[in-house]
Amino acid sequence: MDITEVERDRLAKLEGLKSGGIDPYPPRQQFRELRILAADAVQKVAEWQKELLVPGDEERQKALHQGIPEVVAIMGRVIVRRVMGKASFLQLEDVSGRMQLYARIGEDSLDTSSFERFKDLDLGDFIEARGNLFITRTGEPTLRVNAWNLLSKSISPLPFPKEEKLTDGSVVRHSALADPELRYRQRYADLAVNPEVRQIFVKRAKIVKSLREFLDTHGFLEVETPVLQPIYGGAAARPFTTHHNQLDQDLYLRISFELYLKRLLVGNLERVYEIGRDFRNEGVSFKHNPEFTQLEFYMAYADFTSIMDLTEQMIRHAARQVLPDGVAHFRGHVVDLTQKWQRIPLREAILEFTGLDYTAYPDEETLEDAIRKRGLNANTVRTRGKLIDGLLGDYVEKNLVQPTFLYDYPRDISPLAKSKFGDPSTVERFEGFVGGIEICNAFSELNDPLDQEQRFIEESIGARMGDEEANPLDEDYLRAMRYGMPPCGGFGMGIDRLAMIFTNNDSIREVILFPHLRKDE
RNA sequence: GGGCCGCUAGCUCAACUGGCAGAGCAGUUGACUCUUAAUCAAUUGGUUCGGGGUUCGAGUCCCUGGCGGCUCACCA
Repeated sequence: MDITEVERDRLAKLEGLKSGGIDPYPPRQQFRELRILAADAVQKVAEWQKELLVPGDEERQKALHQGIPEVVAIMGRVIVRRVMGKASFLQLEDVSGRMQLYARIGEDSLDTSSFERFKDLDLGDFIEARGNLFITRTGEPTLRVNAWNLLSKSISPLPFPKEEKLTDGSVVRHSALADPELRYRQRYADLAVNPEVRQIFVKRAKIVKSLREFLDTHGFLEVETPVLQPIYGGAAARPFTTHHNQLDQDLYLRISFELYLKRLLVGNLERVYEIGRDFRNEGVSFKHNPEFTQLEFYMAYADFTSIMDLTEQMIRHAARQVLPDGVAHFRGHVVDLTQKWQRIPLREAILEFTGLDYTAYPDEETLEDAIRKRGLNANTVRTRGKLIDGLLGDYVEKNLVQPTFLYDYPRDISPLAKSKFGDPSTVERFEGFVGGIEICNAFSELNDPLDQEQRFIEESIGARMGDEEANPLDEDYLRAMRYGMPPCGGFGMGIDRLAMIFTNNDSIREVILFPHLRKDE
């Protein structure tokens, strides 16, 4: 591993500390009992300042400058250094926020040797500092340090930005770590120096928590089903393959949870959900990562319309938990997630944005012909359903900014959904769109084992015709269906995409901690 | 996979039609007892992504490889 000059200097400094009897990575903190979070300290100072009535400016100034007598400790990472001759300022960051430290040579602060070591700290070091809180002349809440310890020495320099506060209160960051490749490959450094990146993942965790909370209170049981599957299915996607050595068995990483979760409904678990990772061996893009987080739930005695209602409630719940006012700002749009969702039949949506009514073209050939005649893009893998899906993706999706459900989908791209009564080419299915991207997919689940078998057979014909995404026939799943599955609605949602919308990020990589990148050589 | 753009100091970026590789920040040294992009003075730091070529001379032009970003196709 190459070592930079800075690293060489820091390693030398480390040796110096050790030979001076200081452990640069001590096992314990001395001030643990006194610890308060930076944000709480700031709060404390603000309250104390408010309580301090105004007996006279001079006295008040003196009291402010002296500070709160109570002794507290702050632990965190050094992110700003402003070192002077006999007085110095550092800024410490912990999980809650930031706190300025002030130290000087003097009875109320540090002795000379402790102060010299304080000045010698580097950006990135972790320390604990004990003292009392006060307000500087410039009004900054500050801890006056009267004792401190190194907690962890930083060897490699982190690229901390400089932050400039403008007169209007906004903050300009100079020389921030911005190269996306570096940020993703060294996410730890990205997180360390870019607090707004940490906030994305705090928000993401809140989203997941709120969804879980919603489902738990609605009688759903959280379950875990196999990631390694002998037969994959439940979505139109190519799988990753792997191998079990001892059993000498080829296995697939799951592309969805669907077939296993529905087996559980056969087993009388009426409401189940799973939040976990799916793996799809497809292209990587701003909205696709090879592994992504999915929520699926299945609910007995429900159909796709009840799932629409529930989806609306669930997203509204998440929005209210995570976003102020439940309003998302995404790609310059203002999206109110507390409002009622629009519900439009797929046919009408495509008609509106392309002028083409696909119900007038009952088969693949006539539909493709009609699409080409209008100068629209025709999907390259041609089945009637895929052509329709293509129109949706190319012309409709980006226009669905406010929360919208499209419903009634073609049967041949929905092999696990129940047919619409009296319309064999259509199934009871909907997809949800927010901010111009699809976020969820749901249907009345097909529970007719004979129909299901027929669909699998159609799929396997598709597979033989070269459709690499066609699902293989799952005998065990059919056996489960033959025992009887209650009528139910099922739902799947990409958590990453929801996180994109909630955090106003255009790229899925921004909301995945360690997104997939090409190998680094 | 295709197209376009990019890769220069630890970080953010300059370097004209090919002509001495630079700045700010970080680092180092010194000054400074309330600073906040602290300031002031001095200073270190480079395989210009790798390999090959053209040329008196290449960060710059050509070929080739790597990685990234955007985009198109496929997909959630």
